[in-house]
Amino acid sequence: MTIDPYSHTPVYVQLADLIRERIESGQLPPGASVGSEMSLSQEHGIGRDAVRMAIALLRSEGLVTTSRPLGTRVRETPPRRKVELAPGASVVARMPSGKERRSLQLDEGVPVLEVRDAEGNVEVFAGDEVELIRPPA
Amino acid sequence: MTIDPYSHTPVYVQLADLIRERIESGQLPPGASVGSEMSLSQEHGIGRDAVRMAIALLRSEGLVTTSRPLGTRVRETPPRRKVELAPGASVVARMPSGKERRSLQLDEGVPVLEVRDAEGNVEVFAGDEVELIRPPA
DNA sequence: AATTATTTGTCCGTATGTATC
DNA sequence: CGATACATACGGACAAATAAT
Repeated sequence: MTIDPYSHTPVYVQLADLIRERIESGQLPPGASVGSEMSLSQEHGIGRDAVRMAIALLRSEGLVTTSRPLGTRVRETPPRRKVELAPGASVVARMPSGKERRSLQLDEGVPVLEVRDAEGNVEVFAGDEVELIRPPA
Repeated sequence: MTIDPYSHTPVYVQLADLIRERIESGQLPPGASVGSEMSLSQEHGIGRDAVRMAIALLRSEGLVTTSRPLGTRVRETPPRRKVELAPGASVVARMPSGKERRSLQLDEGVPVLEVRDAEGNVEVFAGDEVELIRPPA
């Protein structure tokens, strides 16, 4: 798999696709490093900007996290706890705002579940920590 | 509201916060342009890098979309249709993979809802198009 | 139908700061 | 302490896509 600078899809999207595939195939397991910006730039013959944008895209999808000076690693996802959805409740999924993300201490790329119960009370859950359940009849 | 380059919060986060506020307040309605990278750079006296990072952040939150040469515009969100959650079903929220996003024609920053019914069949919904419902008892 | 203007995509260089080993 | 690697931020330059004319 190589990157084609003449393709109509942006180079940074191509690199993100490539790395995403390696993560989803298990070739890059949770905790594994995806390589430094420098090495990725050199290995694929692309610029620093493209590498950084690719990494930022993967971060925004919740697939990786980056820290100094370890670099970018495949994100380890927490176990999900089951939450029962009450009768008359409704739920929507969306990305948190910046403030919300910081206050809930969510990683980038983690959606939230907004649950509204029959009385109109709203509760927000981290999307990677819960699994909503409607119990069997 | 101005941007303070000496603040401890990064310039690009400040700009993203500023634009986000204008979007959420309705000052920038859906479809409106948030301005080109160049103009934002000049108006706020910051570099193009910072502008690009702010825009990328807002894109990852599903607030804007960008294209050439129209630039970045406030995303128009479709109306949500109600989908009933069957008894015994469970649902998780996550970000779509790149392929998934393209095949579902989702904008960046739009999560998906993965619904598994009692028989184990899985269905994936665009997170900005549906509202899951558990009917009142 | 062809051209132009606009805007983003991508490259590169430089610099400072910060966190970790 | 020094080496590493990313985060942030500025600057310039050209290529590519497409809306507008």
